[in-house]
Amino acid sequence: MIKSKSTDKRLHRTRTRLLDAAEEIVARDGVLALTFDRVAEQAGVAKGTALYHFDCKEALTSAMIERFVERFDTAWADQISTDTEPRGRAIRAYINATHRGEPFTGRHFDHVNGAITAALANSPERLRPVQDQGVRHQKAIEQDAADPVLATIIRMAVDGLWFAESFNLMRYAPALKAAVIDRLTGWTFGNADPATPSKPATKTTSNGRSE
Amino acid sequence: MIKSKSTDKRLHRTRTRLLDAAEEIVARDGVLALTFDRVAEQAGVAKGTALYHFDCKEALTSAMIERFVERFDTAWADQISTDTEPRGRAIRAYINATHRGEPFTGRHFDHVNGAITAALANSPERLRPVQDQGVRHQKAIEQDAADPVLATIIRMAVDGLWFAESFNLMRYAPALKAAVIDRLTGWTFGNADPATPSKPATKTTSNGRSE
DNA sequence: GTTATTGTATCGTCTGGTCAGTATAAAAGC
DNA sequence: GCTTTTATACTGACCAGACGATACAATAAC
Repeated sequence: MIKSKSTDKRLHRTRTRLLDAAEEIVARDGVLALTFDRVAEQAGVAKGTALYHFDCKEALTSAMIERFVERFDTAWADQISTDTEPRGRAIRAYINATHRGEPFTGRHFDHVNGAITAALANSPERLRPVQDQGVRHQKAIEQDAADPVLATIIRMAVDGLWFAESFNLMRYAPALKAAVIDRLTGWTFGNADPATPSKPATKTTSNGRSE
Repeated sequence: MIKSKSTDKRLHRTRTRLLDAAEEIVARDGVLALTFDRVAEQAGVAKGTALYHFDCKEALTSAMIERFVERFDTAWADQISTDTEPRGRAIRAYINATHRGEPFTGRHFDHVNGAITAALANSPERLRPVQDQGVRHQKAIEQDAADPVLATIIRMAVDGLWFAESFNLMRYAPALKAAVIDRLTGWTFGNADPATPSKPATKTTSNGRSE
């Protein structure tokens, strides 16, 4: 009758393992390999179990998307809360959440976008939460930025880098990538000249030119 | 033995129609709907014909990718050839090819990324030409830019905007989008201050602030 | 006559989804 | 404290349909 704590925990554990498995499969074998059979196998449970947790495939991809959105929101909020400089805090949080914090840059990097890929292929309508999140963040970014257009450009660059690497469409030299992140971060502090960054956090591939 | 010109033309026409059909299907119904049956139906030919042109599914997606790469290269070269200002020509061509020229912005906008989506889902290895193209363009962009880091940021922003809209992950207000493109374009001419654009090509949602 | 195309029939496999049933642990009865 | 009951997580076999691919005889276009 009443759900016991231990069963509840087991349920949650299995569910998590299924979602992890789904991400892993998409990242490793591509979206077409995302079948209940394989997810179950990867998670070490029976196929029936996978379908017990997720009624249909749409439910699975939907859950993947929800977890993705949650994670990014958490990473973003974490960045906001540890930033003492109010100016450009939102866009800076966006940079850091995407390119510095776990789990978006670490070992799970490849996994993260599995959710988006899965939804993109199986049920594009389920991308809605991602779209809403995008609008939400954009609003925050524009609001606390001194220059909304510049802040938006920063956001787009962050996205572009992330998409390119995440979907394996482009790879940038690590040094260049670091220089880009530094430059973008500098801008959020009001260092307005893109050609001559003043206080890079790391080392910049500086060629202090000007015209 | 010798292939007549007209048969060759017919062959090419059918092939083109098949590729168009494939893109259309991915854009309209999603990658999962990309089957030989449907491609043939959409192209108005028999299924056997589709398989006559493309031995297997991988061959189809591969051909889609090749056409995508070709098109973007052409658009890029077109932009380069009509640009009289040498400074920052490559990155400017990248901006324009992606966000101003056909077929990347017009009626076929949704179709274009069908190729990438299809490859992403069916055979990620076949994305190789796209990766190579990315590296090639990046090299050109860095070479003719006064500030490679800034040029790279511009490229990433262009990518980010394109991906976001193309995959339906984010939608920006048209005015903001125009302002972004203008600002980025201004930078390519050496207008180095991101906060105070001097000569926008179109109208900017100017809030001429500064700090 | 050569090549592109059609149409259909067929194959083996995989897929999402159903279902009847099992295992397990908490709860209730006594 | 022991058994009985109940709720629930989980299983594995199964189905109908769709898929990629093959084969091939007939036809159309050039």
